[in-house]
Amino acid sequence: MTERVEGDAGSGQPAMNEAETRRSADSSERAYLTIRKHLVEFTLKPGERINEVQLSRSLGVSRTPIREALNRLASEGFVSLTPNRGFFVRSLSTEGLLDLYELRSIIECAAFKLMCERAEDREIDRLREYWEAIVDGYRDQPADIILAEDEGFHLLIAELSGNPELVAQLASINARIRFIRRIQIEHPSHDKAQVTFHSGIVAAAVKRDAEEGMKLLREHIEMTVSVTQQALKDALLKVFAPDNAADLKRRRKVRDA
Amino acid sequence: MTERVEGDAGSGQPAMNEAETRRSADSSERAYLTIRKHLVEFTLKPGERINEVQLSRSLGVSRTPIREALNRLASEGFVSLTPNRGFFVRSLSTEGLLDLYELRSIIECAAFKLMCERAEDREIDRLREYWEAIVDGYRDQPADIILAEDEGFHLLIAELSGNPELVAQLASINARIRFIRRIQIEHPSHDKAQVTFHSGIVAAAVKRDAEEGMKLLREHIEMTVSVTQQALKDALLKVFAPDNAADLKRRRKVRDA
DNA sequence: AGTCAAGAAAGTGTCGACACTATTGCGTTC
DNA sequence: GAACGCAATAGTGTCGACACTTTCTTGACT
Repeated sequence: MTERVEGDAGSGQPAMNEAETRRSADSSERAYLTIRKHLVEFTLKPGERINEVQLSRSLGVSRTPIREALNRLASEGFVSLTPNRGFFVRSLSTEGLLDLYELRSIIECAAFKLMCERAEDREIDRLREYWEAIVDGYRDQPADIILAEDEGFHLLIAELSGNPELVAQLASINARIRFIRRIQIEHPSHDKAQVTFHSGIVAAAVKRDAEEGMKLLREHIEMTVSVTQQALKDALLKVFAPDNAADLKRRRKVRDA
Repeated sequence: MTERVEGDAGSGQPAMNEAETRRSADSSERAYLTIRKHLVEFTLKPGERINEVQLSRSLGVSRTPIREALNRLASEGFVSLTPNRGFFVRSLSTEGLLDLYELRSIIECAAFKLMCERAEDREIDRLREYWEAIVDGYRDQPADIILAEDEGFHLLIAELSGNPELVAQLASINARIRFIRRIQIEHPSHDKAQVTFHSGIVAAAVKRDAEEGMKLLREHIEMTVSVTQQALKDALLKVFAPDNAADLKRRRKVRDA
């Protein structure tokens, strides 16, 4: 996917359409990805009303694909829709985030248990191999890579549970908390124990010790949460610069309409 | 994800799902409800390609709201979208159904446990009262009412867990299996032990006995699954009348594109 | 000065049209 | 007679337009 990141979330020049020739790939899909990116990077700020016309101009497409993308994002919980007033960026409040992490913990623990009960030995091997392939230099990668590798690890567990619904759920949750996880990884307090943790999970999987694995997962996620909360506060503070704190307050009334 | 037990079934429902987007009765919303109805009633058959023009004519609206509805249904797993080919009715295969029930079991057990840990005494009372209010004549109601009351009961547990994400998840799962649950309730083998089961759950909740409650839930759902599988087979047989069995086979290739 | 109303402006919800892609049906070739 | 292409048809993806709703602006009235 081509990454026109240009954060010019505002007004200004409508994107000129030199490429009026061919509409190769789904505009909807591109719109979806771009908007989601804006959301997770806070270019579109929590509580903010989303202006379809503005967005469509800045992406160089009509409002139709924009709306399709926004509807999708609404189903996934990124934005909310109030009739005749439009889409709003849903702010992941601190509690909201906690709830999501709790759900994630539930899904992951269940997946791990099912994997222990059902997976073939050679499938467990795949998990071990996956981890062994990335463990070297794991912590030296850029944040995005670490994140992707970590998500892949956990998704693989979900896959090995044999239940595609669990995979889908986890993927959806991941998409919603990815932004904060990235912030967290870059945050000075980033957990140095990741490697130990993953190795522990693999060991538990090999032993098929569901209890041990679930305990590790729960502890790990719990710890992540507490670390993350501070990171989130810092990030929000940065997004809503101090001088428009009043503005933030006003917006709060609107959020989650 | 926007969930509503439509028909509001007269049962003074607990406010469900506060974290969710509310939509008015615009044509998008009506289209969404109507199409979903077609889906759960097999008027639109599993594997079938959905013709937007035809649908828009039959609903008397343009394709735009139809597409919005279909996109939503795609996010919720009812239909799938293949670029440039359109939307297809996703067939809930027998295994697919099993996976969904498994997910439901996971969510419900987790919700029950959290409720035991966190809910106020008076909230547990709400659960007891809810059940006491409907227990008389529970089994004499029409299938739709039983279904709505049962869903309300379980959603209330999710609510009392204090985690809105769990409520949303459960609501979404309910929507997807509602059709089969209705069939199952009407099926001759319909479980007579429902009343005992619900009473048991309430008792466990009052005692805050998470283990007991989870055991009941798991057993109950497991039993439901086995009963349901036969009901599903019967239903599918009825939908795809014997004479176009070949047709069914052909469609299978397309399903879950 | 402050409040309220009417009109202007901005923005959403839906429509019909059109371009492009997939599918179907038909005639041609081997 | 079957495989192959080619034209015709059907269907999706996107667009620009317009009606209706919400929000902002302005100016009269108390």
